[in-house]
Amino acid sequence: MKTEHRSGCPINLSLEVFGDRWSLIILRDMIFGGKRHFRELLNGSIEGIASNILADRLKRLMELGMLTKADDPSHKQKAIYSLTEMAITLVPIMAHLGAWGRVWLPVSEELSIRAELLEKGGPAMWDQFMDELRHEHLGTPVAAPGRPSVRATLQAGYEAVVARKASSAA
Amino acid sequence: MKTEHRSGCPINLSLEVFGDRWSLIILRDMIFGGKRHFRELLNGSIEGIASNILADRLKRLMELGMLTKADDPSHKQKAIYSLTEMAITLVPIMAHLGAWGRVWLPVSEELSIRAELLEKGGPAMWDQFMDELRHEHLGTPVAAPGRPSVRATLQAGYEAVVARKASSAA
DNA sequence: TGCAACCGATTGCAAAATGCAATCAGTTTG
DNA sequence: CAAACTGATTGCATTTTGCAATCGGTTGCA
Repeated sequence: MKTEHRSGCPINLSLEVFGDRWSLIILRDMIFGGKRHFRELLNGSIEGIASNILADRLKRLMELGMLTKADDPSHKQKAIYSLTEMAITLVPIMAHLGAWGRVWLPVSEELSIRAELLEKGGPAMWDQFMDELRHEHLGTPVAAPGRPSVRATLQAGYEAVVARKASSAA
Repeated sequence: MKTEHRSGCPINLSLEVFGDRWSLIILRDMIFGGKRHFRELLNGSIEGIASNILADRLKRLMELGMLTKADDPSHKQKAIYSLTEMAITLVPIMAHLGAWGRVWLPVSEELSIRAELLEKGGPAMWDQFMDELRHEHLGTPVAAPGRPSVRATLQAGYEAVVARKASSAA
């Protein structure tokens, strides 16, 4: 584990963790896309990450304590990557980042609907989402079962936009 | 202006803007340190940015619409860099980033006291800070004059920590 | 008037990171 | 038994970064 830091400033240290073009993309796909396996992340990435970079970043994120890796009982070669609490608490940052990007950058409608819903849901929705992620990745019990999951809500919003755009194009 | 993007996802586009090791550091020094000149950013940076990287990032941030540049009337060669509204609205993201870093990373006490105060101040303090930045960089009138400025409050907190550590070391 | 300090950069160069395609050995499926 | 799939690894060209030296011009001071 590298302990050489440019400074002890929290913003600087945060940048040393995910101040690159891929780390947050991988975490985004795990958090919002529910991706857990190498191939899912590799082939599912709309930005087209290369396999060597993905391998390097997964390793790095594990060393940093953001991810853990476990064997998949269904396949001797398969590895399941899990978010740690450290990574799960990035949800509010992701939400703010998405909200900021939606205002200032040329986002596409179908890829920003999730950010819009997450922004409108506010901290209550973020907390529920983090709770679901803890259940999914850390095995903790769900606090309030029965509600539709945040990921499913976001996904439904995405699919509604895609369907609307497909029908209006036809 | 480059218009080639990896995807229209808001998080991805945000990363394309400041997903590197220096852009947010420069903006941090302008926002929290009040730096406006090249040399201030170059020599004041605790992380030690190189002059060619600083020049490159300032240019890039201007092309992206995060900064503007103006002549300093006091010196024919001097340039004043100003934050745009796009950059000023990063304040909540900076606050969250600082809060996250304080929890999970080996921050130093004197460099994280600002993040702590900003976190405790909450959205009300962030709004006041953004208002002050708009006044400082965009020339808008201050909404509620007379209050101690957020930057001064954060700076006072920093200096109190430094003074306390100096006296306890003696 | 001369000269040092300062202004925002620029240049050259080595090292590191990135991007891409091909490939690996083992596992599972059909 | 072959094809598809598993998490990677390798080689290589390109790009980015980091560092030190330097640039031409401006300013303040003796």
